Amino acid sequence: MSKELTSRETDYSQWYNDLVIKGELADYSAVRGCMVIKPYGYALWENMRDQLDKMFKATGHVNAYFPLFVPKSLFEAEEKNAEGFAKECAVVTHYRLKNDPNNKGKLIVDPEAKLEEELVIRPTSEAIIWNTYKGWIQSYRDLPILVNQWANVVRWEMRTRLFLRTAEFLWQEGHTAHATKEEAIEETTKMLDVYADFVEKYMAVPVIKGVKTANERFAGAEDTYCIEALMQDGKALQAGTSHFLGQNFAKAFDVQFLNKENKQEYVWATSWGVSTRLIGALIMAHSDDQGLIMPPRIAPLQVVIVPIYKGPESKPVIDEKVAVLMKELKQLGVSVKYDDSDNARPGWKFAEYELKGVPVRVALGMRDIENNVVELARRDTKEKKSVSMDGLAVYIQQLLEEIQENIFNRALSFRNENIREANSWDEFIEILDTKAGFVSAHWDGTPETEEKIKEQTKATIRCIPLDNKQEAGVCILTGNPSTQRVLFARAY
RNA sequence: CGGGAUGUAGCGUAGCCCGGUUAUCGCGCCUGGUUUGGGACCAGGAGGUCGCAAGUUCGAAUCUUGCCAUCCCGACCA
Repeated sequence: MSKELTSRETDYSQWYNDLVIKGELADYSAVRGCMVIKPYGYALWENMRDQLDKMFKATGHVNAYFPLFVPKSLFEAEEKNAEGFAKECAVVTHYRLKNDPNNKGKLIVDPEAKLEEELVIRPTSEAIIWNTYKGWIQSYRDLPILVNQWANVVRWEMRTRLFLRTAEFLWQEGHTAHATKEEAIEETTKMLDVYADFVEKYMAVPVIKGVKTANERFAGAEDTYCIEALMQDGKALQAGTSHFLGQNFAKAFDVQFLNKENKQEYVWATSWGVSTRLIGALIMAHSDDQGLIMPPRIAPLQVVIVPIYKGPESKPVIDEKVAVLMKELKQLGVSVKYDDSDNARPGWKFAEYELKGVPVRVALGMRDIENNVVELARRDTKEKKSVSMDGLAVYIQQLLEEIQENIFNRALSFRNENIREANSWDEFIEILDTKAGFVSAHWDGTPETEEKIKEQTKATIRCIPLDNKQEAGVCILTGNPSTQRVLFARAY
């Protein structure tokens, strides 16, 4: 396979596609808009999933599973939610195929097998879950319900991109039910914090926590909180959302509970999710023209060892040294692969593992063994150096942490350098067109102004940062008074 | 979904306008050998419903229509 990558400068979109496909994370499939997640990409997702799952459980959540299909009557119950998703729903109308009498060997949908009620393939699961919760909740003693599910969902997108927007994708969706508004809001922000912690500490991608404007809010939510990340091309990417749903779903599905005072009240809800889209964020935040750069804490493979041998007699000597190192690394919980395959030479392997973003590469040959060293190469800086074999496993373990920190700091500097204040419309346009990134600017707070800015510049309000300072100013478009700046960007 | 482009072996491609024996080349793959410190070399070999389907024709990779997929631009995107 040709492994040449398009450079970021030449064609950023193509660079991204090349990384996904040549890095063997995923591939196109026979199904429109749907991708095959390959073993290397899936291993990455598993690591992300496992860590998030631990964090959800540590905050008191449990996992469950709800059906893929949602009867249309349930789907339409919460009007805003239904309306928001209606345009992108796949719908099951029949339950049987039959042989085509006019075309031997072919099948047709059996017209006699039409469903009484269509089944919507979940684009999100609020409807089926709240219909279920109705049966679970009678009293305040049944609350809170803190349930998460790992699932696939389908959204029939017009235009898809590997990981960033696919018709089917994997995600988790937490759906919680609470006795009070305060508790539900606390849950919403708590899970936003969990997401931010995960994305920053494990994926090494810095994020801005904020709240969405009404225009950008989840259909059916009272408030949508989000974490926003910045990609290397200066476009923003929504990396996760946590919604305060108020009593909208409780009212739509008539979920009430008896409080301590023996009065019926509607339940307060939240939902929150992150998806395989995070993999797109990971790729675009860290990778370079040589390929992927995996953050060590979630890398499918942390260390690869490449032997360099001359003649058949040196190989067993190298094998022996490698076996010791591998054992020590595994004891420290470091994932490691010894690539002693004979069908590629060292140079080819170096390039291949750089493409795949393996954080640390160890190379050793007889020359090293004589000197009791190995050649250690780190993917993030491409720095190579000779390191003593004594205490090597511990050294590598520490190096992995250093790499993790380094790529986070690198992404953080980039992000911080690309948040700029605009105090006039001209300034705003100029930053968007010449520098991209986040633009911090005053906005008069109306959906109409937000919409006009979007029409004219394609920039949207990514969020109102949670820690936003209040300051008097004037809206960059209308000149009307404003109390705070909001973050604009062009986004994925 | 609208406009544009593309689809030939695992990957990248020539041939298509102007229909005509056995579909071109490179990489990769297989076998043997020599090699191995940044994408090795020699020799031999395998691999193709020319995206899918229909049509025109004595004859289609080549012409026509429909469909599918991918890319770019737009619309859409909680």
